[in-house]
Order: sequence, then structure tokens, then C-alpha cells
Amino acid sequence: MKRPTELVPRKRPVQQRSKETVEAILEAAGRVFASHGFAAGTSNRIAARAGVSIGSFYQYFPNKDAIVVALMERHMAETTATFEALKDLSDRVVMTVEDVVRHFVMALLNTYQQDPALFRVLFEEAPRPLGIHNTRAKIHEAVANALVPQMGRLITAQLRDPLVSAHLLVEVATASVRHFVLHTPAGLKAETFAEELIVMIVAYLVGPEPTMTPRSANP
Amino acid sequence: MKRPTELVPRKRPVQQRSKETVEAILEAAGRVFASHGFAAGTSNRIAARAGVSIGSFYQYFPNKDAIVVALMERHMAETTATFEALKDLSDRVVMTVEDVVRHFVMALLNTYQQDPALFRVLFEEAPRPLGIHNTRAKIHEAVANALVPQMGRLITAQLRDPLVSAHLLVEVATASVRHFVLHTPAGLKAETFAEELIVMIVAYLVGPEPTMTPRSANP
Amino acid sequence: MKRPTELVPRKRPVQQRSKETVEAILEAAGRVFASHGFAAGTSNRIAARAGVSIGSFYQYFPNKDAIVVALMERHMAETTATFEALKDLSDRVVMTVEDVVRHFVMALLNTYQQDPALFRVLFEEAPRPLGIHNTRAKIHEAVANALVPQMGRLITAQLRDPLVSAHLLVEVATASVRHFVLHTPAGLKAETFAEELIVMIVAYLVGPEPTMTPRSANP
Amino acid sequence: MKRPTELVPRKRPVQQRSKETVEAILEAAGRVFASHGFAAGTSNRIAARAGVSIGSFYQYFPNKDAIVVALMERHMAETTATFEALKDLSDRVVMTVEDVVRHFVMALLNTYQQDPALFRVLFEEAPRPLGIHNTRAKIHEAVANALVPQMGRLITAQLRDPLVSAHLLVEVATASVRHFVLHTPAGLKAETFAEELIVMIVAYLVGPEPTMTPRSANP
DNA sequence: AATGAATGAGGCTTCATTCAT
DNA sequence: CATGAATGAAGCCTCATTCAT
Repeated sequence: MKRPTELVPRKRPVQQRSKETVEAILEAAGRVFASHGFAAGTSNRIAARAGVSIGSFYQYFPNKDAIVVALMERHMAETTATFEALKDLSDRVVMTVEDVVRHFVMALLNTYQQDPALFRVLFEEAPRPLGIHNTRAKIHEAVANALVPQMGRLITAQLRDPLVSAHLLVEVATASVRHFVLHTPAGLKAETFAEELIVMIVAYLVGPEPTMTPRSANP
Repeated sequence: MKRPTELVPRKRPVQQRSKETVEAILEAAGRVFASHGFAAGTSNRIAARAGVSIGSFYQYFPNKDAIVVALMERHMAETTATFEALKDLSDRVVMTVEDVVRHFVMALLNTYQQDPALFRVLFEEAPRPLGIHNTRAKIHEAVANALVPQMGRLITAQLRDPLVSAHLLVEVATASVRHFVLHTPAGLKAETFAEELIVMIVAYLVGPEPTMTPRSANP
Repeated sequence: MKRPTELVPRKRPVQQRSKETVEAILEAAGRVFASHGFAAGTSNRIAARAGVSIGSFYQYFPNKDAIVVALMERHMAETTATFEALKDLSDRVVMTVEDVVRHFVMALLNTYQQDPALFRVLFEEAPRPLGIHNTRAKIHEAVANALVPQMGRLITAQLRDPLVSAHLLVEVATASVRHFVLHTPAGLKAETFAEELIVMIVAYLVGPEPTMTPRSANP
Repeated sequence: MKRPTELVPRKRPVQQRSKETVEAILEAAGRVFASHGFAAGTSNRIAARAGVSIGSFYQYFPNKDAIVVALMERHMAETTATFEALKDLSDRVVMTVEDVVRHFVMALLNTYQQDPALFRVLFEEAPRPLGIHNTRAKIHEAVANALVPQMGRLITAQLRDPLVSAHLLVEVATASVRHFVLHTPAGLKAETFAEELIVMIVAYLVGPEPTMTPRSANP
């Protein structure tokens, strides 16, 4: 009867009532993790915060980790949607490199700023081997791949290897924004940070040709 | 389950044997955390691995968190030393911007590659409020400040705000390298990653003037 | 870190104090199982009865089942010793078949009557797959094998298959005595039961020749 | 965790559908207990296996124990019927002692071999104080009493006390067969076991006179 | 009646920490 | 000082049972 650490929801809620319960649990879990951290975000605390019994918690989630997984999946779905939207946009309207990069960075920033404390728990504190790792890697991969043609279209300067550049871009942007938001270095405002990061990425992509963002104000 | 807030070692090891014991405990803690993670890196397990009794463990460390702090302090001392060395070097010999950036990025990479699993625990999994946070912020601050004059010396292109740029540089480099090492995205070799990251940072610092790193292979 | 249901004691008590603790736990477990049954013989209840903390319980026993195993092993060691003693005795002094059978049955009866309620739990209520099963089978096997030569020596009537008879004897005697003691059918005194059981077994072994036990009191 | 003491079905199933539901639950319970044991044979699992909701389960059975009782009662009814049949048979046709004993033993063997795993749960693992105990004792009593006249009719050798002998016979036969089936000692085939058990019982009943079953092949 | 969502007492077990030797 | 036995709060999770729909 050993049930090897299941991470998928236990039971699909069919009635309206149970859908609400699941929703309440997820919502409560987010708030509890954000305020107490992963270790102190106990299943009982989450259930209490959700206003349901601990039994209900375990009707829908086989264990505590499954909650983290569910929360991450939510976040990832959102992230993916954001990127899709950006891709669609750049397909429809003419955008400069800087426009694309700005959208990208801002989307990341907005995402993480929604709930920094929670994301700290989800992305750093919660134990890895949740299988979620692969999912995240796949998303990055997909985004990077999607970027390649965009880059080809927009960037005249030739990059050594567009795919590598796309990967780098995704990694650097994600890591930097996340790190900035989750650990908020004092003395650096989000807008300033974002603006400079955009400059950096654009400088990298556009190369040693003049850009539309004047670096210096000197006449 | 009491967790007092003292985070400093309980007593200075004055005798040689004590020093060895402390050393053994720290070493064991590092290995245990790396292989088991923070939560499963129990104090008893660490003591056993170190070959000392649990009583001795608490002789030298007031609680489990103190071990994490001690381990982080070690790491930070090392990091600081590395940056000092880089500063000294650039004071003594003539270095291009690229040289400095390369040294910086490579030093970060080497540091994190020493023991990714352990650093994952120290920097991400271990609960924050260890006060250590400030220390780290201070180090970043110091490094950023130290970079400003270097940048003034080397960089002709004028940056909007050298201090902001220094901060950005430190944040982006640290976050990217750490993220790369701790989560190793498949399909991106460390050397490639480092090289491109260097290019990006240099492009940012040097601005839209030609650099010594040819971006394109075009004849 | 899954520890697949260990059943062996966790830690060998080295100090005198801990030996006493282990002893107290086993003793308490016996009493608790006897009075509450297996399901209600909770680890906390056992620890409390033993006057030790639940933590101490788990220092020495990895789980509740391990206690059952330990208790059974004790019982089996005793049983084995009893049989050895009987074998030795029959080697040293001249015994009739009836003497041997009587000793055998009485030994069984005494054993089970020590603590019927506990043995009910150990032999019936506690879930089987404790690996203990094999041990018990081996003991029965050993006893049966040891009986064969004795039977050859004592029994003139030829049995169809002495080994089969030995097995039957062990099974029937054990099952009957255990069943009698653990479920005490009303209206049958232990002495009467034992006496008749002895008669039955002797009749089987000696066969259709006159025995020294007059079957009837017929005038 | 409340366990009321009612052990009778909550309501008589008057409609056909109800009867089928009860039947399905009992059948499912038997299979679940047999494959999972008593403790892991949860009421939810049983309901699921029966294809009914847990609500329906409690519609027909006040609690989990009631299921065990119902299952045992079924078994006992069957056993009783078997004995009745044997009694009837021996009333109608001329049977030797051996015939009767063989019928008796074989009937027991057949009964237990139907579903050893389930009977293990019902007779050993399930907690006693089910009141069922008395019922079983009464059945044994009845069977023993019924045997007395049979024995008087068939057995010339005089037994010390026919009633005691009848009891012994019932106890020994039941205990031995059950024990054999539920714990299947390796290296003893059911037929061999049954045959020898019959021999033993006949030897006991018939006493030191020659029987029709030659024990030895001695010339 | 039937359904299945909800409940929560309570069992098992861990592990940071203390304390007697 | 070292040892390791002991502690117990607290976390995870199950499952018999109830109750709203």
C-alpha cells in the first residue's frame, strides 16, 4: 500500500461545492506560503486558512508537495500565456528590438511582482525534485525557440548563434528579474533596474551599431 | 522545536581540538546539506557524519541555523577575497574592460561550480530570515562601489549612472551565473554561457562603439 | 529517503539506562497489546505505559510492527528453549511415548497460558507479512525433524511416514492448544482438554495396539 | 472515530434493489478484506469496490464492524448447514466412524479453502469483541452435542466421557484444519494432512482395537 | 434513497534540543 | 568536555462517519 509520492491531485472535484473548496485551498496555500515560508506552511495551517478541514485538504491533494506543484502549474500557465501574447503581438504589429525586449522584461517583472514572497517559496525554498523542473525547462526551451525567428527578423547584426543567444536572453532575463524581485537589493528601483536591463539586452542583441536608445546625454 | 535567535557560535574554539571539531562539523554539514537538502539535513545526521556526538554539535553551534550562517559566511569571505584579488590585479596591471568582466564572471562561475548542490541549499532552500541577508547586500554594495572607479577608468562611453550600472552588473552577473549553475539548463554549456554573458555585459558597458570582440563572423 | 518498512531494532542500547528503556517498552507493549488489542495498542499508549517519551520509543523501534516482531522473537526463543529441554530430557532418561507427548502438550499449554490475550494479538490479530512467518515455519520444521528420531526410537507400530506424522503432530498440537487457550471454549477445563488431547495423539502414534492408558473405566 | 455498538444491519432491505446493494457491499467487503486485510479494508474502499457511494454503505450497515459480523454470520450459516447435512446423511445411510470423520474433516477443509485470506481476516485479524464469539461457541456446542448420539451409536470402545470427546473432536478438527489452511505449513499437502488427521481422530475414537485403516504395512 | 463532500479526532513519526552520566 | 539517552511539540496523513444536496 505504499503510495510513492504522488503529486497529482487526488480527485477531480465534480460538484460546484468541491471546486470552491479546491480553489480556497490553493488560494490559502499561496497566502500561507508567502507569509510563513515553505517549512512553516503546514497542511493544517493551509486548511485552517482556507476555512476547510484538514480532511478536505487531503481529499484533493495527496500531500503538501502536490500543492506546490499545483501552484507552480498555475504560474507557468500564466507565464506561457504571457509569452504567447507577446509572440502574437509581434506577429501583428511592427516592433523594434527594444520594444520586444521591453515587453519581455516588463512581463517578467509584472509576473514576479505579483507575489514575490510566494514565488520565493515556489522557486527557491520548496524542494526541487518535484518533477516540475522539467516542465520549467521545457517552457524556457519553448520560449527560446520561439524567439529565434523573431530575432532573425529584427536583428541585422549577426549573432554567433541565434539559438544560444535566445537561451541566454531567456536565462539572463528570468534570473535577473527574479533575483531582483525576490531579493530586492536596496537602492535600486524596479524601473531603473528594468530600464538598464533592457539597455543591456538590446546592446547585446543589436551589437556595436548605434541604437535608438541614446546611451549618453552628452551632445 | 525551540529556536532561539542566537546565530553566532557559542564559544570560540580556543584549543586545537575544538577547532578540528568545528571544522569537521562544518564540513559534514556541507556534505549533508548538499546530498539531503536543508530539511533532511538534520542536526543528528550532521553530527553523525562529522563523527561527533550530537552533544558536541550543540557545544559549538547554538542551533541548526547557526550552521547555515557559518557556512554562508565562509562562502562570502571567499567571494570577498576573490573580488579583492580582482581589484588588486586591475590596480597592478593594465586590463581591458573585457578582461575585467571575464575575470569577474569566471570567478563567479568557479565559485558556484565548487558545490552547486550545497549552494542551492544555502542560497535558496534555507529559510531566509537569517540576518545573513544584510551581509550579502552589503557585500554586493561594496563590490558595486568598488567597481565604479574601475568603470570610470576603463569605459569611455558614458553611462547614465555608473553606480546604477555597477549595481546592475553585479546583480545580473550574480543572478545569471548562480541560476545557470544551480539549475543547469540543458543544452547550454558552461563555457558558451559564460562567453555570451561576457559579451552581453561588455556590450552594455562599452556601448555602441566597436569592441574587440567581433560580434559577427562576416568577412 | 524512503525507509522500506524496517522491522529490526533501530539502535542497540549500549548503556545500562537504555537497556532498561528497551525492556520497559517491550514489557509495556505486551501489556498494552494484551489489554487493548493490536489496533488500539498505539505507540503513544505503549510509550506512556512504559513511562518513557514517544521519542524514546522510536529511538529503539522503527515502528509499531517492530515491537510485535520483537515480542514474537522473545516468545519463539522461549518456545525453542522449551523444545530443546524436552529433547535433552528424552535423551537422558527413559520416557514412554505418552511421557513425551504429555511433556510436549503441557509445555505448549503452559506457554500459551502465560498470556493468552497477548498471544492472541501476536499470533492472530497482528498483520502477517512481518517476515516472522518464515521464522515460525522454520521452528515448526525444526521441531518436527527433531521428533522423527524420537518417534523411531519409541514407536513400534510403523507409521506410514514418520516425517509427515511429526509434522501433523506439531501442527495439531500447536493449533489445538493455541486455539483452546486463546478462545477458551466454555465447558471444557484445560486439564481435561489436555488429557484427552494427549490420549488422541498417543492413540495415533501407538496405533491399534493396547496402550498403557486405559481408555475406559468400564467395570 | 466513533464506534457505536450496534452491529445489526440498519434496515431490512425490502426492495429488490436494496437487496442487491447489500449483496454487492458484502461481496466487495469479502474481496477487499481478503486482499487488503482488516485494517486497510476501509469502508470507503469497500463502497468503491461495490460500486456504491459511501453514503449507501452507511445506509445499510451502521459501521464497519457490522460488515464483519454479517460476513461471519454468512459463514456460520454455511457451516451449520454443512453439519446438518452430515447429520442427516448419517441418519439415512449406514456410515462407519471413519466415514463420518472423513466427511466432517473434509467439510471443514472445503469450507476454509474457499477463501483462506478472507477467513484469516474474519477469524483472526478482526478485533474480537464482536459478540460473534458467543455465536460461534454456541455452534460448536451444538455440533458437539449432536455428535454425542452419533458417537454412541458407532463407537463400541467406551470413551471416558462422550461429551468431552465430542468437544475435543470439534475443537481439534476445527483448529487444526483452520490453522492448516490459514497458515499453510510448507511441505505438507492438504490431502496428506487431511488423511492423517482423519487417522488420528479415528484412532482416538475407536481406541486400541484394530481399525479398518491399516496403519502399518508390517507383514 | 443515493451521492459524495466534508469532518476532525487521533495515529504515526520526526527531529531540534536538553540533560544526566 | 564528550557522550548519547531522553524529550515532546508538532507535522503529516488516514479513515470512520456525518450531512447537505
